[in-house]
Amino acid sequence: MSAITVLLVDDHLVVRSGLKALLGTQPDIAVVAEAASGEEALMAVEEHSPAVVMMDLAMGAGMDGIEAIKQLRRRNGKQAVLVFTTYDSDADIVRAVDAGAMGYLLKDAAPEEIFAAVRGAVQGKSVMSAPVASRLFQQLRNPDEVLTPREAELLGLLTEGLSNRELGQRLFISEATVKTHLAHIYAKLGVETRAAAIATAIRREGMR
Amino acid sequence: MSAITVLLVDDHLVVRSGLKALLGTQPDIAVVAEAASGEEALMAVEEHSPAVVMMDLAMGAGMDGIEAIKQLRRRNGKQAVLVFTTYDSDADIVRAVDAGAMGYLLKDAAPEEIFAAVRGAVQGKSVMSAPVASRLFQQLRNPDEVLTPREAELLGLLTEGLSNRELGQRLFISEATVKTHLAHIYAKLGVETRAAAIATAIRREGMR
DNA sequence: TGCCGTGTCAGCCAAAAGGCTGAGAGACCA
DNA sequence: TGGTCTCTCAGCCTTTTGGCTGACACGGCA
Repeated sequence: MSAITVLLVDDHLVVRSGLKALLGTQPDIAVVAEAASGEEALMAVEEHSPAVVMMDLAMGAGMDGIEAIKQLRRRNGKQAVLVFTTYDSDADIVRAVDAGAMGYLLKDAAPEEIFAAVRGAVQGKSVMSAPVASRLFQQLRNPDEVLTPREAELLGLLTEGLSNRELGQRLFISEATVKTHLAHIYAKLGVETRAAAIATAIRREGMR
Repeated sequence: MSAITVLLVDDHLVVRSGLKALLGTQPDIAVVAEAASGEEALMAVEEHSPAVVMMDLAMGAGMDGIEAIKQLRRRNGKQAVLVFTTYDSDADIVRAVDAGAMGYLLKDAAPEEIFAAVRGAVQGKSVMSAPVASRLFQQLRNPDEVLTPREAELLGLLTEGLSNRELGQRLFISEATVKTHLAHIYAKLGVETRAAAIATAIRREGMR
């Protein structure tokens, strides 16, 4: 049986290099191409038709990973896309799965985990790192923690550093209402102060 | 002449692996040890006495890179420490240099740049990636806006959503001192509230 | 029809944050 | 030696934020 062909997509050379070295130890896995951006990735897929694409989400300039995955799906590619990234933000996970990713690995994953993910991907199995799975699970169990549209809107403005008064003016509501929304947001995010809410929103929810 | 001995410190196995593969192509550079945390790094230095330590700043759990560098300096180690990280945040750069780092490389640096940095480090030369240098240059022109190491440290904790009291406890200083630092930070960042400072820090300063 | 989620608002109180002034200790440097 | 920078701390006052309770309107849905 021939080896599983893999395309690596990451804007950091060291990461590609490391992944290549790791995967190279497995006889049934062969890295056939590398790309440093979403655009390059699309071209590389055309040229090499890899069975698996390992894709970082944050790519310095140009097309990001999510967009690249969408483009691949749009072209009816048969590649299984594995997200391989540093952060497990809720927003990123949802967006990646939505775009058509087969799995979601974190960069601190153990080698065995990575190998298993590649092998699983070609068989149509979804594999994800434990922290990622736990986040998804968490969301399924606690739909109460989902922000309403209005709350999300307010949280977005919050991350710009506005005061309650400014938030009220911007949204044409009273300061009292702003406070009510904030209290709900804090509860859902599991924080107690606006500072923590902002930190959580920008980091975990991917609002930047 | 014997090869330059290097210790790699990064919590991501792929990054260590990639760096090792890259450096392995150079006959005059030898990776003699690896560590996945600040604590491990200190032990590895004891054991292997490398000439150069390549250190990531953000290490999942435990001691972070800055603290590890400080500890190394405190022990009178002769290792040249090169920071090798993803982000070029002003605060991190200031703190790393202050802690005693010899150079500051970004993970998307070209291989030649990395090799040159390692070779330069053992000769006492400072090497840094272009974006990093440009930031420092920018700061030299506006010295009034440069955060002091202590301020940068405080700002880092601020972005985690801590209250003034918690900041004081964490840094072993009074709440009054925390407020003084914050006032200075706000002035330097050009903001008026803690919320705006966090937003600015995470977005502009790349702190996450 | 009545319940529920969402969005709106008020008042009251305690806690936290921010603005201001002043000041001492230690390091560094001209 | 004197000036400057950094870090430390205090007190006082105002503003902002957060916690709590209660309330009303609207739309969807059982």
